[in-house]
Amino acid sequence: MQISSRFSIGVHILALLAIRPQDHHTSEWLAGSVGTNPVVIRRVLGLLKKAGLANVRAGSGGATLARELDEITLLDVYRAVDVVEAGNLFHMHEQPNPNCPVGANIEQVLRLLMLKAQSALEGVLAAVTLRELVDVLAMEIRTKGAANG
Amino acid sequence: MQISSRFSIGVHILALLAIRPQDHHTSEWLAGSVGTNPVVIRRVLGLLKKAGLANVRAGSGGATLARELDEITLLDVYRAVDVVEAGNLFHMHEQPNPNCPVGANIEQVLRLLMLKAQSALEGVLAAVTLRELVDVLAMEIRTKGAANG
DNA sequence: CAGAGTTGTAACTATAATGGTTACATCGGA
DNA sequence: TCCGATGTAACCATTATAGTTACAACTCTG
Repeated sequence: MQISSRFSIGVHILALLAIRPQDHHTSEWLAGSVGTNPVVIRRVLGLLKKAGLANVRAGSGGATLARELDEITLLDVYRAVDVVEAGNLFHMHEQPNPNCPVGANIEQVLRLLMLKAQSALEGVLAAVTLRELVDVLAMEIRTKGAANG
Repeated sequence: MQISSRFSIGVHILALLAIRPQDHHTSEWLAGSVGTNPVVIRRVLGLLKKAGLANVRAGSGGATLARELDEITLLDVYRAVDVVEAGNLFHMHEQPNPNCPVGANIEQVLRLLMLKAQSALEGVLAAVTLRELVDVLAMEIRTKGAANG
């Protein structure tokens, strides 16, 4: 089991939009950097748009950020790309026997713990803004460099 | 996407073994409380056994805890049931373009963050022992009660 | 206004994981 | 020896993922 790559793709896309705001970012172009198919990009971009994180121009093409860099956290992206149904990272088995003392009571106890674990994960994502990510990326790029793409 | 119910099933099983240590816990019996098929129980129990958390007697049947209640955390169970390949809760897209400055550098930055998020989740699970869980369960049972099963 | 380039989306595919189920060889104890 | 249990293989239906082709609709430009 793994959290879908839509998340990392979404972050990658937004980082591209942030780092070169002037460019004409078509799905074709973005697909080139992400290393996938343009349709996959359009799907993720559609989700980012629906969540109010990106603007996409139909027809002429090209995507831009819809919010300030400071106002996008990785949790926003995580939520946007529909990678986990809200509150349900863990799958609880569904028919514990209500006639068994453990079966009857374990569900609520476990659910609370699962929620706590999930919140801890989301807290880490919420603590990182796109600006911070892009700043780190920009520094990496400055030190190591890389050809254009 | 969801983390497999093998985790909640595993916890449920161990809680049953803990709460009524004297009983003869066959896969049939456990399946009754969990609300699933005996084979599903045997599969999870096999994983718990492999991880050194439970003993299972072949032939005569019956499972018991292999460790003290204090020495089993929910993280142990989580790891045992193979619900997530170690260190890979998030699926990173696989071919970022090395010729693009973002594609070339985003992987390591994102991987670090994913690892942090995952560790936060696991930290919550690691902080709860089976004893604590069973204590809470026992209290629930005492207050609310429930028929046998 | 016509055409080129792009988005949005449907449809199909291959692949994989999950959870349930049947079946059966093997084991252990009475 | 026989009964009941485990360990596993095999199969199935369901679901999600990610890639791909195809195409209608849109927007800018010449």
